[in-house]
Amino acid sequence: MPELPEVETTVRGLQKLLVGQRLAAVQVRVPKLRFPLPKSLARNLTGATIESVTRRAKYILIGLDNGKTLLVHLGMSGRMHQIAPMQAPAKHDHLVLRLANDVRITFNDPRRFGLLDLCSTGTLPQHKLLAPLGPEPFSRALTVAYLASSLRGRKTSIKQVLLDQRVVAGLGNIYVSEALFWSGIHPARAAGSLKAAELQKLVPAIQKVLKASIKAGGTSMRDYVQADGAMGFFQDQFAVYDRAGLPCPGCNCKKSVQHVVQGGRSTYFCPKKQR
DNA sequence: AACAAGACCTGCATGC
DNA sequence: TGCATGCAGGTCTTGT
Repeated sequence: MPELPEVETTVRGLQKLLVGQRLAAVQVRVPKLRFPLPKSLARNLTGATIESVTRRAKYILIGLDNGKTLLVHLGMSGRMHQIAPMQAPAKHDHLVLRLANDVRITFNDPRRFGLLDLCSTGTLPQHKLLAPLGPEPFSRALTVAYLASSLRGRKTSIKQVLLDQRVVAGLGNIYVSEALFWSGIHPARAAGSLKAAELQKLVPAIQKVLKASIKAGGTSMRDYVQADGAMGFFQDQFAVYDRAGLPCPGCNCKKSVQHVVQGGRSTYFCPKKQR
C-alpha cells in the first residue's frame, strides 16, 4: 500500500504524537514480519525518549535518545496509528507502543510484508536496506542529468525502472502510473529510449503527483489510514490508476484509460496522451 | 550486469 | 452457502 506520500503523511502525524515522549511500555505481539524482529527490540525501546520521526524513501525512522533508531517499513498493508488507551489490540497489531502520557500507537500489518529493525543512529546511512536507495524525489539530486545517466542503455520499461528504489526512492505502483500520465510518456517505453525533453517533464510530474497526494493525506484504498486514524483522499484525484475504461483528464472519449500488466503489476495509462 | 520470475503473507471481491 | 481463483499500495532472493 504505502508509497512515499502515505509514509510521509504517517511521519508527519507521528511527529506530533511521539517527539519528546518517553516509551513507557513496548509490546511485541508477532515477532515475525518480513524478517524476524530483533530479539532486543522491546528492551532497547522501553524507557527511551523519542527525539525525531523522519522518512527516507518508504522507511519511517524513529530516532531515540539512547543512540538507536527504529526503522519501520509498512510493506503492502502496514499502518502506524493511534489507538484508544483502553482499546484491546486488534488482529495484526504486531507492535504496540505506549507512551508515558498514555497515548498508544500500533503497528498493524495483515500481510506482514512490513519490517521493523533497530540500528545505531550513527551507522544508519550504512544500513543494508538504506544504503542502496536512490535520491529522494524532492531533493536536488533528482535531476534530468541524473535520470538520463541512470536510464541510459536500459531496455526495461520506464514503468518498471521507476519502481526500482535504487533509481528514485519512494515511488510505487500508483504514483508511477500517475507521474507517467502527467509527463505524457507511455509506460511500456524502454527506459533508455526517453529523450531529454521527456525527462524534463518527468521530474516535475513525479514531484507534482507526490506533492498533491501528500496534501490530500495520501491514498486510502483498503488499508491505509493516517497516524490519527483519518483516511487519505488522493484516490479521488487519480488520473489513470484503477480507472480502466474510464476517461482520463483531457480526453473526450470515454474508455480512454487502458490497463496492462508489466512485471506482474497493474499499469494504467491513456494511449492517446502517452506515447 | 541486466533482467524476469518466484517468494513471502492475509483479506477481499468475484464467479461458479 | 461454500469453495476456488485472482488480485492488492513492496521488495528481497534466486535463476537465467
